[in-house]
Amino acid sequence: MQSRTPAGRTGRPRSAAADAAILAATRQALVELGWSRLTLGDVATRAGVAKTTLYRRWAGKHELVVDAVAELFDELELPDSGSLSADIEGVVLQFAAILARPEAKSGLMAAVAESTRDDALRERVRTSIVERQKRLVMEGRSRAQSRGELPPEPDPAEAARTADLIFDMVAGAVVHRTLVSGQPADEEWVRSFTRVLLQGLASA
Amino acid sequence: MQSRTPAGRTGRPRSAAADAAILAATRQALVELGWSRLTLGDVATRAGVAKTTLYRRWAGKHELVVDAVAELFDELELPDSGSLSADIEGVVLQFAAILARPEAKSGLMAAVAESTRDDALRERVRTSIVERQKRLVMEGRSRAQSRGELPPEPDPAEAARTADLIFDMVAGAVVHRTLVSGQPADEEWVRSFTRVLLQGLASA
Amino acid sequence: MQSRTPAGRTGRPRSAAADAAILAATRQALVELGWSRLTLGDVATRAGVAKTTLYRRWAGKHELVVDAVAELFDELELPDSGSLSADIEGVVLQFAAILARPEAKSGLMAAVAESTRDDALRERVRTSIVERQKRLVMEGRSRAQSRGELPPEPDPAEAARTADLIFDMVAGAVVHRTLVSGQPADEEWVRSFTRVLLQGLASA
Amino acid sequence: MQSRTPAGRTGRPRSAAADAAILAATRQALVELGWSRLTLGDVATRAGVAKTTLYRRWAGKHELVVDAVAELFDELELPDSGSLSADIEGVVLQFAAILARPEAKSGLMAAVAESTRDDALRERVRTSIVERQKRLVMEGRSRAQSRGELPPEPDPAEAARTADLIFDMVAGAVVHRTLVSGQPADEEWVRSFTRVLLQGLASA
DNA sequence: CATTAATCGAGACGGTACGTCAGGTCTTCCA
DNA sequence: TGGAAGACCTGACGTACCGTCTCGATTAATG
Repeated sequence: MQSRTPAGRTGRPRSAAADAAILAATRQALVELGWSRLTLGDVATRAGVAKTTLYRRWAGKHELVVDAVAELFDELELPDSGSLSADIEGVVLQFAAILARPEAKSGLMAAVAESTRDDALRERVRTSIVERQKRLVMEGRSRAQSRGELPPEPDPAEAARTADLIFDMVAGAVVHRTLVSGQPADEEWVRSFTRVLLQGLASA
Repeated sequence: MQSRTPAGRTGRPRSAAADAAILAATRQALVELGWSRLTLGDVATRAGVAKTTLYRRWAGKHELVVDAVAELFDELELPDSGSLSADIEGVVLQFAAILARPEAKSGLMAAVAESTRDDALRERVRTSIVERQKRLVMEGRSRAQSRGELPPEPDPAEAARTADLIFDMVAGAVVHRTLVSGQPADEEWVRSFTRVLLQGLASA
Repeated sequence: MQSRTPAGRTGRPRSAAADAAILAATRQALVELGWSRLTLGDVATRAGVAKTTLYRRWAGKHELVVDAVAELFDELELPDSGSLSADIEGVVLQFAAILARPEAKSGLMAAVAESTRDDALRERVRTSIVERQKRLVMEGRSRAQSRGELPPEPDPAEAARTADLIFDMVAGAVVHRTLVSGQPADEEWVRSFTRVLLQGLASA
Repeated sequence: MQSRTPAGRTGRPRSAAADAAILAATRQALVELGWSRLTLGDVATRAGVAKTTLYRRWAGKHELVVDAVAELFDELELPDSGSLSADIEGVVLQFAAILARPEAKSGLMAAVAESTRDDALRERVRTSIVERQKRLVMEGRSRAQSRGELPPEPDPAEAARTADLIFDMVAGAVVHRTLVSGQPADEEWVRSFTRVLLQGLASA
């Protein structure tokens, strides 16, 4: 997001409704067209807004799509199911459900692809999506620790590194399963994945 | 790849050298420009080839890039280091090294993004890259089983499912670490990752 | 010509300067390259205009060239030299001078060639060039009639037919002499032509 | 093309047949497509000939079309109708009939257009078509002179100039009427034209 | 309540790349 | 050894989308 009348206070203020309409139109266009066929002119038309209005708020296609997709992940919630493995299975299933939606799939990967060349975009992806959802790992781990399922972390730096690792393993596995292997991350798969994650390969 | 004079035997045959030149030029352009700024006209020029020659062999940018990138992964080899964890660390480091190369990064993710909408492209990604490298998992597991580090698989279907799971976990984690989190998959990270993969989260 | 914001009054209006620049660039390109080597991309570049601007106003090469060439003929004027034969000689010489210019020659014939297959184009040629210059025949005849050099026309329909015939004979002869026979329509030729036209073959 | 020549020994047994087939295919393509949409590849296909064969015999599209069209005019004949005006009317009607055929129209004018920039092509048009048909003027005039309808020419140079003038006037008028004005050169028009040509404008 | 200044929809603009097509040239194999 | 088949390079085509720029017309907040 990047509206809010910048500094000066005079003049007509930006329409708040336009932001929402544009993001919704972007998601709709992602569903119907996918990333590569989505055009900003079309998004503007769908949102009932002029292209100018769109460009006044977002720098380009990638930024807009990241914002439109990021909102989808905010509905993720860590269920309190009483055990670590059930917690993980629950959140992974939610994550998989979001990734299965067409408006998330292609937009997200395209943004990641472009972010390999565009530092500002990578930062935007990180702060809008990755860091924001890392909360789930932190919370799940602290619950598991208070339940005694996981040992406490003595070193905070080490704790952060481990959280990053877990996030990369969880998110990476689901994304790869869904988008690259093209298989559904269904309950059976999620159970197998969680078992390996918690108990290691030897358990498989 | 898709050259080789298809069926008829008449007429001038397709230049074998052109294929190689085009794929090399594609990788070079990926390094210099990244996916989004790469144009087929520019690739053709770099390869010393007419645009029409390029279009005669590949249907579009995505197909071309998948083929150009797929070749990179063929250099992966499973080291025989004597232990499963060392084998995994070795191959993951190799995989990370390839993914760190600019010609692999953005091209691969862009193809994955597009493949969410294009079944033929997803199939191409799967057969050219995913299935082809799954050999590493199969071979590593069978070695570990003969060493007694992993139990034998009684059910072949289950064995295949597990191989898929492992591949998704390994490839997914490295890709996510490298491209989404934007952090290097260095030796330290690979050691931590391998430990969790083999022994589970509780060991972390 | 076909600019002027059509009906709606919103949006940025079309640049009036662009029209003039494009037509001038077209004539310049005709001089330097001739019809067959003239490209719309080159014309756009010369005019300092994007190709899309050009295509927004003209449907294609033929239409553009007809408009560019038509302007040349607007400078034709019927001299009032006191006698019908002198009037004819004067205007035919002017016509020949225009046709001798390289920007008129090849463009005009190419448009005529294409117009044999394209009714809209033929209509454009007729209204932009032929009908517009037929005024010279009408005016010249009426002057000659008031001088008593030609009998008055009793029937208006017959008068129109005769005007058409005269125009075809004059324009056709000059065009054929200049472009097909490849000889200059100089003063001597114009005198001979005018004598035959006025007095018939027997006088030659 | 499938000519006999059993034990192909000498030069080019198919050559003659190929020439005719190519020219016929060219005319057929002109009828169906017109000049601008006619392609040499298509002509070769229609003629059952390889593009190579075609280019071995003609330098390009213009040359080929000139030759294909020139043949059409060879069927022109000067009728011996007993009077100059009837002779003229007869041959002009024949000429108009040829020009009305679609394979003549656009091909001829396109060649003329290009010949304004290409001296070799102009020469080819002149020798293949213009000079070849000028025979009709010479013969018609000499007949009229022997009938006493036209005075004899004392000066041969002047005679040649006059023949050129007449040819330009006749051919030019018919071409202009047919192609530019887009009106048929029918019997009525031909009568009017012939009267003006023979007796001058004042007679109209 | 008038002024002011930034907003809005609309759409033309300069660019750049697209994917296609035709013109001619060349290579290969066959008869 | 000529010819068909067809790949090749070149260069223009007409289109699409990008992101910018004018327009005239709205809107609040300010004065």
